[in-house]
Amino acid sequence: MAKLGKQPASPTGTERLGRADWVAAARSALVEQGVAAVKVDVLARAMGVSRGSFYWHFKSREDLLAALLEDWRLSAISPFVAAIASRPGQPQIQLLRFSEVWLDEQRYDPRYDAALRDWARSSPEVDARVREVDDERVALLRGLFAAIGYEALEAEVRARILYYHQVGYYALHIVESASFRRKLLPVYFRVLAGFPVPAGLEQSGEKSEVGTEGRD
Amino acid sequence: MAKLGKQPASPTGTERLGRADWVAAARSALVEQGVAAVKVDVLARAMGVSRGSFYWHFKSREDLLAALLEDWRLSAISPFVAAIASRPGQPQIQLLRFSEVWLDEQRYDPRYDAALRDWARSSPEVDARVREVDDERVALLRGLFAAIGYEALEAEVRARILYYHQVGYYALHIVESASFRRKLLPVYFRVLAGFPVPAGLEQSGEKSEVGTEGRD
DNA sequence: TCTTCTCCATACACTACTGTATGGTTCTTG
DNA sequence: CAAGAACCATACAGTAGTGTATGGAGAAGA
Repeated sequence: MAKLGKQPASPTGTERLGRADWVAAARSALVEQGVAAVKVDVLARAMGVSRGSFYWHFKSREDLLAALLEDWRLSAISPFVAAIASRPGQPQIQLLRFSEVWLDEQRYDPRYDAALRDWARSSPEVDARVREVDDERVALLRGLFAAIGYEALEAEVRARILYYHQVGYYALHIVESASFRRKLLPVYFRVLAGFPVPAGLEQSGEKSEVGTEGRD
Repeated sequence: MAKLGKQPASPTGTERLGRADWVAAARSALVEQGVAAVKVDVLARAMGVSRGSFYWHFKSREDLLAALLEDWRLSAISPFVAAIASRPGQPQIQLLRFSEVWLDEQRYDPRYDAALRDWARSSPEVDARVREVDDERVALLRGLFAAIGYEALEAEVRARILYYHQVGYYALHIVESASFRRKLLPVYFRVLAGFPVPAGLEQSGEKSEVGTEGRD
C-alpha cells in the first residue's frame, strides 16, 4: 500500500513524490468526498507541494483519474481469486473463504468500491470497468454454487443475492462491531448458502483473528 | 410529480417558475451526475432562466440542497408502508407486496435513493437522514419476518439480506428486462423468504402487469 | 388605474480550479 | 565534478461557479 516503485529513498527530511503518491492522495479524496473532490489544487495543498509538481508527473487531471481507475481495477479482483485458489475442489469451503474477504479490511476496502460506483454514474468508461469487475466476482460465486450442486437458475440467484447483499451492506456504510458481525455470520451463511457452515470451520479456520479485534 | 402549489397558470407562453421547479431540476442533476453537479449556474442554463431567478426563490445553494433532501425524505418511506397496509395480519402476502414496490418504477425511483447515498458519503446531515430511512425500512421487514414466525436473530438476518440485496442491486444499476426479473422473482422469493410464493399469487396477484411491459 | 407583489435579467465582485511557461534546486551518473 | 535528469516553485492566463445589488416587466388587488 505504501509507495512502491523506484522510490529514491531520500534520507534527508525533504520527501520527494512520485506518481504513486499522487494516486494515493487522489484515492483518499475520492473515497472520502467523491470524484468531484479530486482536484489537483486541493491535493497539492494537502501534500504540501505546489501544482507545478503535479503537472510534471501527470499530463492533466484526466491523466490522474485514469491512473486512479487503473489502481482500483488492479486491486479489485485479486483478493477474491486468491481466496478461492487455496482450496480447489471444495466449493463449500471456498465459499466461506470468499465471504471472509469481505470481513477483512486489510485485503479489501469497501469504500474504494463504493466510491468507484459513485464515479461510474457520471462516467461511461468507469461504469464499464466497474461492471466488468462485478461480473467477474458474480461469475466466481455462480461457479461455486454450481459446483456445490445447485441447478443453473438457483446458482445464479444465490450468487446474485450473496453479492448484491454485500454491495448493499457497504453502500449503506453501516458501522457495527466485528464481533457482532461474526455472531451473525453463521446465520447469514446458512440462509445465503442454503446449508450451515462446514463443520470444524466455525471460527474462520486456521488463521483466525486476522485483522483488528472486534471492538464494541 | 408536476409543479404543485399555487402555480398562477400563466396562459401566455412564458412559464414562470416556483421552488418546486428548481427542486425538480436539482433532482435530475443529482440523479444523473451527483451532488457536485447540482450548481445553480448549470440549472439556470438548463431551465432557460438566469441565476437572478434562483436567488429570489432560494437563499443560497445550501438552501436548495436542504429542500432537495426534504423532497427525498418525504417520498422515501410512504410507498412501503402503503404496500403493507393493504393486508394486515397476512405477513406472507405483505412481504410479497413489499417486494413488488421495488419492481414498480412508478412508486419508487431507485436512482434517487442511490444518489442520496452517494451524497451521504460527503455530508453528515444527509447521512443521518438516509440512515433513518434505511432503519425504518429494515424495521418493517424485520417485523414481517417475525410475524411469519422466524425467531429474532433469523428475522433480523433475513430482513437485512433482503434489504441490503435490493440496495446492492440498485447500487450496481443493472439493466435487464422486467420480464427476466419476473422470471427470477419466484426463486428469489423462495431463497430470501424461506418459503415459496403464496399459492394463487404467482403473478403479482389481482393487478398484474402494472408498469411497462418487459422489453427484451 | 395605480400600486404592490412576484418573478426575472443584467452587471459586478469574488473565489476556486485548470493548465502553461519558465526558471530553480536537488539527485544521479559518467 | 560536471552534466543531465528528476522534481518543484512561482507567475500568468483563462474558465466556471457563487453570491449581491439593482432595476424592470407582468400579474394581481385596491
